[in-house]
Amino acid sequence: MILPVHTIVRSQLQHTLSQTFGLPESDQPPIVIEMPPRRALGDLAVPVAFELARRLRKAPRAIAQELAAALGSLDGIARIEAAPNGYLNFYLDRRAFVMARLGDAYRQAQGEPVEQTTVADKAIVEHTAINPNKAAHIGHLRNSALGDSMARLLRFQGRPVEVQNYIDDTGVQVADVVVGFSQLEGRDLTGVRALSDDPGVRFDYYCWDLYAKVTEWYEGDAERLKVRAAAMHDIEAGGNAMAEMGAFIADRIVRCHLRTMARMNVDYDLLTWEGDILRLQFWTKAFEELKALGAVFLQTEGRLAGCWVMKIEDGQTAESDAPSDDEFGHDREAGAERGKEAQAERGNDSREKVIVRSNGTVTYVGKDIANQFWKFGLLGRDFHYRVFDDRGGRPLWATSSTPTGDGGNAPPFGRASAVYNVIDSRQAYLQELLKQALGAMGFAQQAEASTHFAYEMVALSHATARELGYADEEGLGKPFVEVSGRKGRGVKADDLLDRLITTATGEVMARQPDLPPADARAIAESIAVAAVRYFLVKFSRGKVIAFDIKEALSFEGDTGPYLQYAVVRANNIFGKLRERDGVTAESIADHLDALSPAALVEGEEADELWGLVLEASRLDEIVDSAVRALEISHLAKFTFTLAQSFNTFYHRQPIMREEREDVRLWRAAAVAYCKRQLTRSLELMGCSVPTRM
RNA sequence: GCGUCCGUAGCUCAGUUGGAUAGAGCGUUGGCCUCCGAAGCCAAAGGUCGCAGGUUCGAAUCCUGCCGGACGCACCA
Repeated sequence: MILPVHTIVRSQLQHTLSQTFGLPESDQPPIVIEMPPRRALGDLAVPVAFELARRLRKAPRAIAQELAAALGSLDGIARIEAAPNGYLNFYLDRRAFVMARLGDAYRQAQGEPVEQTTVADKAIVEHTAINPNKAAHIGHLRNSALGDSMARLLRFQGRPVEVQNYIDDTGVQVADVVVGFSQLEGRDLTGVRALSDDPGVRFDYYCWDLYAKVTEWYEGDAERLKVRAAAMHDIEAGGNAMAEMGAFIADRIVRCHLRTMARMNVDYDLLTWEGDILRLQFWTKAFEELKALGAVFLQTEGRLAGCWVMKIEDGQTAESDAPSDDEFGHDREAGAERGKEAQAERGNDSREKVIVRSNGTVTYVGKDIANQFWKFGLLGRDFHYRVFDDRGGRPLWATSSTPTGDGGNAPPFGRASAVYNVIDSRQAYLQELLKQALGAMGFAQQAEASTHFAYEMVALSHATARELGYADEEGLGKPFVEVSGRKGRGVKADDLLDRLITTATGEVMARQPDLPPADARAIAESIAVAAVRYFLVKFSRGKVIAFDIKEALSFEGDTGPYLQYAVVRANNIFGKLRERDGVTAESIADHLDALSPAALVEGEEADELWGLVLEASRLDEIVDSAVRALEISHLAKFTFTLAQSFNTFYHRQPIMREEREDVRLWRAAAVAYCKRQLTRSLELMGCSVPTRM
């Protein structure tokens, strides 16, 4: 891990700037620490001299030289050099660095905590939230892969995390399937139950098709939409056959989703059911307070007469209000001025969002506001809780409208200090309203801590759409074909996983003919999951993924299996090393104590070896960057690049047949650390490492 | 019309809060398995970073305008 070194360098620089240069910390530019392009230039680089050149009326080079001299000797730093162009370059004490990292690895292997970075504040990550009326598809997987990784990254940083999955069991989509069963198929609850209990039927797949049929049925005659409205009304009211059927379908489909997600190594702490929010009247409570504060008011005229509405503040309020730490910024004033002008222009047509309809029912936004308030512990009410699934002794909790026998054992849910809602970017506008509602209620801090983790949708490439038999008449001009649950157009998550597993099993058996089929299958599952999950997080979140089956089925190049393969190779080295020399990855540090560090510090091979260790150490820095930017792709890219570096090293610097013991052991040490960091990175992306491939 | 996001190699994409010579994967071409596993490695070819201005010692990155594309702006969720 590299961040502790950053901390030392940064604080020493700040100290020196204030002591030697007379610049108080509040007056210093932010100290950026980067990585030089070539190892010969050092291990860490700081371009601060450029920033100071004008202020101090000196050449960057001269400033860098003075800084280098004034810094003196730093813990863990071998030497500091001022580059001719003005960079301040730091060379680490390689031996000390490696020994410390390996010590960490060893302690962690023993199950001891390495760093105590625990922050008390809990973060809630809400993701998945698939309508419980049909099978999960590839688009849903992107949400879950991103959300699950985000939770893992936060935990990596030492933050307590609660993962919630919001279940919209009272929405129009469940109602549609209820209509399908009752109107198109003439089934009652008993009939639906029989269907879902039939082992020959995949219930979520069945509903997938039924949902598409209902959509067609509506299109046949607009009058039929009244049937849907009636079903929705019944479901919200409760205590009738439609509501019972809806509840049954939602329960069964959620269990299907959980099974699918479990295959992907995606897990939750709590299922939040929208029906419970309604029945426990969370909204009523939030509504009272919003009314009292005037944040929501009754519109008496115009087309929205009779509705309770909230004013929409246009523009990017969240961003422009954020305090900038850019002391050297040039455009902040100008930017604020422009923002004001723009807002004045828009002032006239300020819009209103309906929160409570004129018929008295609450919109989705209203329910979501109440839920968001609850997440922060601001509602003054709580759910009851029930155990939804035993999961072999690790209970999965769900909300409940009524007290249950298990309720007393439930952990304290909600009351978080930060909330990440993983929802596709089409809902950015609604998510902005949530922040506004919090702000309007005087909870500025919580508004600031409400994060919309927005990502773009997954579409299908033309080739894949054709392969699946979808006529792409409407997508001809576009670069991709949109998926549509309504039309039943998309790639089901389980189908995709099954195909990947089949392909991977073939690959494994071709390479490992002696492997029992069950083992080959288990390995193939690990490979398949890595392939999908890596594919879904390697793109930055703002980019539409044009999903292509052929590309996703590929196991070569920038793919999950490539990463796994690198670790498998590294593990193989240690398998042989242990057998022949009794050296293990965990005990490698003990073998190094008495050795000369020449193989680590002298010559080109040493530079390459050291470069691998240094690169591997950046995992914590990358995780920070990923969390800050909400970009799991940063971690994906880091892992891939590290795997590439490892593969290069693997080919260039053999270990088993290296005869010089010190060289062999230092190389092994680099591999031990590298494979540990790769394994950790893969874990953060929800991927495991197979024993063989 | 307004707002948000996107535009980088033939294709798909990175580019870490403005920094040292713009990088990967796929595809193409050519090499490497008596040598820790070739799901790998090495090499070659491939670029007006959408366009035009501006700020800066320095811009793919920040600002303005334009062009092209996606999405959003419901008494749907």
